[in-house]
Parts: sequence; C-alpha cells; structure tokens
Amino acid sequence: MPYRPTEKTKAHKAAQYSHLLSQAVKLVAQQGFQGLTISKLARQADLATGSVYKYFDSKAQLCAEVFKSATEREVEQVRLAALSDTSRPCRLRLIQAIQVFSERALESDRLAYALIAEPVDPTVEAQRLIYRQAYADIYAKLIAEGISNKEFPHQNVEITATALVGVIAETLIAPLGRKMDGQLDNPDGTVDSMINKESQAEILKDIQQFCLRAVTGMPC
Amino acid sequence: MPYRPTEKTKAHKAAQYSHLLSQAVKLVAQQGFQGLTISKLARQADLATGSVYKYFDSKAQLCAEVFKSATEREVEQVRLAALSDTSRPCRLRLIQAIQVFSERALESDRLAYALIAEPVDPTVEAQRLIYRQAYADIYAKLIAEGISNKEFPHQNVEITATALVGVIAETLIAPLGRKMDGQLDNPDGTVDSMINKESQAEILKDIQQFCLRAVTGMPC
DNA sequence: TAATAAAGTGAACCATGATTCATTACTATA
DNA sequence: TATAGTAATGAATCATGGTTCACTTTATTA
Repeated sequence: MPYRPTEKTKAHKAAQYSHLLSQAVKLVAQQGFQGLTISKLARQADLATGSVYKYFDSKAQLCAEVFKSATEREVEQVRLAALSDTSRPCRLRLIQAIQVFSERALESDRLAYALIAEPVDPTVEAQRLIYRQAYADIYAKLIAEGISNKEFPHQNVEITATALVGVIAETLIAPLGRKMDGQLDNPDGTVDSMINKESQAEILKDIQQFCLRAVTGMPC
Repeated sequence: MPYRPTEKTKAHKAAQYSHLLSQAVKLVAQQGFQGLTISKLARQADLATGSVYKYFDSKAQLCAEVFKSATEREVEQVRLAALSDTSRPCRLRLIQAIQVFSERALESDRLAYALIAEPVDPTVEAQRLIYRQAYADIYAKLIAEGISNKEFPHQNVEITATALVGVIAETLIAPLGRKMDGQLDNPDGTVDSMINKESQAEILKDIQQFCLRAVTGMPC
C-alpha cells in the first residue's frame, strides 16, 4: 500500500534536474544572468514555474549551480594546460593556460562575460570569487613550481597568481563589456566579432608577453 | 507680476543638489550602491522622496553622477602621480601611481569596492568601464613615455595599460570582496581591518614589483 | 497683496520577478 | 482498486523599490 521511488522515477528526476540546469546555462550563455528568470527557465524547459522549485530551493541556489556547472569545466581545462605535463617548462605551460582560457572565452563570449564580469547579485558574486580563486590557485601552483625550478625569480606567489587572474579578466573581458553594453539582451548570445581572428591572435600574444615578463622578470 | 529665479534661489538649488550628491556618495561609501535607494537618500538629506526627482531625472542618472563624483578625484590623484613630474623616471612614477591608488582605496575600502567591483546594474557598469578606461589611459601615456625613453622595452601599450588596471583591481579589491560578502550592508562602511598595516605595505610592495617586472621586463 | 513659478510633499502607483500553495495528475505498492 | 507518496500546475501573493502626481508651501515680482 505505500510508495517507494523506483529506479525509473529517480532517473527521471535526475534527468529533469540536468535538463533544467543545462537549459539555465543555455539561457545565461545567451542573455547573461540578467536573462535567467524562473519563468523563462520554466518555459524553456516546458515546465510550470512552480515546478522549478521542486529541483532548486531558490533562485540564488539555481544561480550558484549554474555558475558552478559552467565554470568547473573551464577551470579544469586551464588546470590541465597548466599542471598536467610537469615535464614542460613552466613558462610554456603558463602561455598555454592563458591561451586555453582565452580561446574558450572568446568562442562563447557572452557566457564568459556573464561568468567573469557581468553585474550579478551578491549571492552569485560570492560564487564568482570562489572560481577566481580556483584560477588563482592553479597559477599559484605553477609559479611555485617555476620558482623552485629557478625558471622564475623569487616573488610573492599569491600576489602573482591573483594578479594574473586580474590581467586576463581585464584584458579579455573588459573589452567585451564595452561591446556588450548596447546589446545586453542579445537573444542569440553572440557579440558581433569586434575583433577579427588575426588581431585577436595578436592581442593574445601581447597578453602572454605581459604575463611572461611579469612572472619571469625577463624581456621577451 | 512674474517670477524669475534669483541668485539666492539658484544658489540654494545648487547647494541642495550638492548636498544630495554628497549624501548619496556617503551612502554608497557606507553600504555600496546596493544601499543607495531614493527613499533612503531622501531621508538622509531631509527631503521627501519626490523631491529627489527635482534634482535627478532618474535613479540611473543619480548613480552615474555619484560614480562620476566619487571617481573623478581618484583618477585625478593617480594622474598627478603618474604624469605631472615628467622629470622623474617613468618607473618611479608607476610605483607612485600604484601607491596613491592603493592607499586611497584601502583607506575607504567600502567605497573603493563599490566603485571598482561591487555588482551594480548595467547602467552603472557602463560608467565603471569609462573610469577604468580613464585609468588605463593614464598608464598608457606613462608606458608610451617610458618606451620612447628606452626605460621600458617595446610592448603593446594598450594591453599593458589595461592589464595594469586589471592587476590593481584584482589584487586590491578582490580580497576586499571576499571579506565584504558577509557584511554587504555594514552601515558604518568599514571592513574590520583584514590586514594590518605592515602586511598591507608588504603586499603593496609585491604588487608594485609585479607591475614593474611586467612593464620593464627586468627582475626587481 | 495678487499672480506666477518653482520647490517640496508623500502616499499611491507601477513593474519586475521571486515564491507560495491549493489542487490535480501521476506512480508505486498491497 | 484503494492508498500514499511524489511531481506538476500556474494563478495569486509578496517584496522591493523606482516613479508619478495632485497638492501645499515658498519665493519673486508688479
């Protein structure tokens, strides 16, 4: 006479959850956190607004999950570039990490802007700080390794790492913000390529050189 | 029989305007843009909410003016440090500019956080980009001068300038944000000194060294 | 003092969008 | 099929806070 959730029901619930989450990420990738509302999400996922609350306690929690989901894979890619192949010189891995981050960011620029720079409410901002710290931690490991290698001179590892995050965020994202601000709710999520491929590559090189000079204290 | 605004009335109007603006800045310095609402401002300035609209067209315009007012003097101080005494070597002026910015920011940290990093609505964000650019322009001039001096090696001036803004914002303000997020509406506007004076000075030195290495490509 | 313009008032209004909840529709056991 | 637990619904509710407006007060001139 009672009722127990079965495998099938649990699977369905999990599937619904993932579906909601991925649709939410999609919305953010198109319109930013600005464009993420419970009712839009419900419509997008073919559910009633109230049903969203069966899967997420609150808007804030939803935003946090979206943030987590979208950022974790990015962080992981950068981590791989920076830390996986310990046989390569640290400066090459640093360049590679910056490149990986940049290429991924520029390829889905609206999402990158949302994750790194878009104005959001304080709850989401807290998440953002966590992930900026995650990037900083990666750089910190790399720098520390480079110092013990003698590849890099003595320096304050934490500061260097934080500074690198700042450099990358500002140089890549701030220009996006400038382009973005006319079309904050562009529903297809792309920014009309402000920069062509070549000049993009040029800029990336310049950023990499800045970072290398900063870390190595050597001209390049 | 008609009516003409006289000197006294105009002066009064101007005085009210300044009073409102300065009270608004004060509110932001205490509680951030989050804490700036029309009714709070009216209460603070001993006016009715409606009266605020005799001086500002909209909340957005008010925010813009607040931003402008609070940032312009900061930018000016940095400009003086960076560009006024052209006889000094560029690297010293760079160090000085960073120091001026940092000291002023740390001394009114809630305001600095509000101006540089606090989540705000897109209208205010646009203002922020303008002022970040203003800082970048100062650094760009300084770097360009240093390159033509041969003090600094050849580099992409715009990127370096933007990157410096990113470094300074991230290293000084992001830590504040981390401290801030528990107490976002702290009504007296101070963050309980997370860092004591000495370690603050240490950190400043490390940031300055990072920037110098980045700009000069020399160890230091 | 009468006429006019502006300043000041603050409660009512409005927009946005999160959240709730009474109700209905399934799903799983006995 | 009766029962119980869970999912789904979506209109109603709530909260926040910007904005309006009919009205009062004050200032200025003739």
